[in-house]
Amino acid sequence: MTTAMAAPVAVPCEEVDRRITRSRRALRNALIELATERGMDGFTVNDLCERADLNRGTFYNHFKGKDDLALSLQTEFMDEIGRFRDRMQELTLMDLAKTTVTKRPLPVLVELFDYLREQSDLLGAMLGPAGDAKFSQQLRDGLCADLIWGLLHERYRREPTPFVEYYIAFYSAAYLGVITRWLKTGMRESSEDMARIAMRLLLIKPGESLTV
Amino acid sequence: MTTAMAAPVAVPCEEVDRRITRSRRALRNALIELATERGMDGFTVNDLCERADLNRGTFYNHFKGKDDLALSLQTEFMDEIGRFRDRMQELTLMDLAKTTVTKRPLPVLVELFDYLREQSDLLGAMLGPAGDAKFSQQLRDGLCADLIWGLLHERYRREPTPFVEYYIAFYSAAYLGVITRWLKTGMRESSEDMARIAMRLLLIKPGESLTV
DNA sequence: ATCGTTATTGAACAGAGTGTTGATTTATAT
DNA sequence: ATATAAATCAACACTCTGTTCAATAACGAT
Repeated sequence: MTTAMAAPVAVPCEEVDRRITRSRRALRNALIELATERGMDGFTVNDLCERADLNRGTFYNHFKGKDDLALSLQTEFMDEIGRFRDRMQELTLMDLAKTTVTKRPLPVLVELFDYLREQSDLLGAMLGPAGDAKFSQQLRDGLCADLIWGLLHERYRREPTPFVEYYIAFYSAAYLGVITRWLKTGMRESSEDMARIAMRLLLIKPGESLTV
Repeated sequence: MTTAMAAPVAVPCEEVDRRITRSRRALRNALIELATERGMDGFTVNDLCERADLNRGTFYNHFKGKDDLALSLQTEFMDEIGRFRDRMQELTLMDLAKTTVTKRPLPVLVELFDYLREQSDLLGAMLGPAGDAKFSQQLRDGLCADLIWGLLHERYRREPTPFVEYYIAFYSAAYLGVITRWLKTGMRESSEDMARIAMRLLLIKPGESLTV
């Protein structure tokens, strides 16, 4: 397999053609709009192309179908989320201790909520009642669960008991629920507030005082 | 509107015709099977009727479409769940205190997990990755959330702060996550064990010992 | 066992959505 | 300016939908 490189003068590398990026952006926006309005099952490829103002053939040039487009947007998002996950797993106990001293929320958490806000149109469509159950689970298992694992004592990480597994399931679902609620109520709280709330929910115990 | 009752000898009241119940049961089973195998979007009304071994016209005699059938099964389930919710909201602090003394889990919680196991075929189909996001939220808000509200001090129930709202979202999503995981891993734990785990998750705080 | 009722069947139908094709036009990068 | 490639348009066979109808079968009640 001697694939002789065609040796272009300037390596394109990124997608060069503006038409492609324009079509994809239009389709992205149309999908999010329609999914928000009618749910993922409430519209057809025809509707999608009409909203995006482009030909149906163009759509099929890029994606295999509606779900393929949705999946594309989701993985794009999840890749970015992966960076946050990696950063959080590198957190030391020092970093955590620092937050209780300085009373400032974890910077990486604040940035995470900033990013979630930035992507709130996509998330609102996918996490909503008529959204994509698969995506919710991806986010739960690919972000929240990993974070909780990182907080566990190494002893439990190496030999998880049945209860530890439920413990993980409990907290990862819980944080996805918090994020979902924040998005659904219009993101009234600032990213800093949400980071603080997230920290506090980790340490609270029912019955304790809940005053803000 | 003087509706003269036709005065049948034995009031049918319940659905009399066996054909109806048979068709509905066949459709119920077929839906659950196919939804489990391929997800809610992975099959057509044709597939459904073929699996249920009845005519497509028969299906449309009973339901408006695939989603209508699913909704019917869901509300049937949620009605039953409502009874558990009511019973749990009547729990007194005495009942809770008793469990810590006798080391026995709350009977109503055990019965709840029994019922969930009984309905695990439906739940597995609806709560799975390719399930129905709407149903997940119904269960979260219609069971878990109400339970957590019941545990709150009345002070917070009457004037919920923003944090309290997130607190509710946190714990209700958490318990739905636990239930989902239990179902997905084949319900290895007994209902008693699950009731105990549920109680314990309410009282635990990260960092504490997690030994079973 | 018979009878009136009614659910089910099978076939057919129009309508909508899908996914693909080919020729044509248009926009793009160089 | 030109070669390249994306977008367009029309058409296609196909599947699924939701409804109709007459005919059949199963049902509950007498």
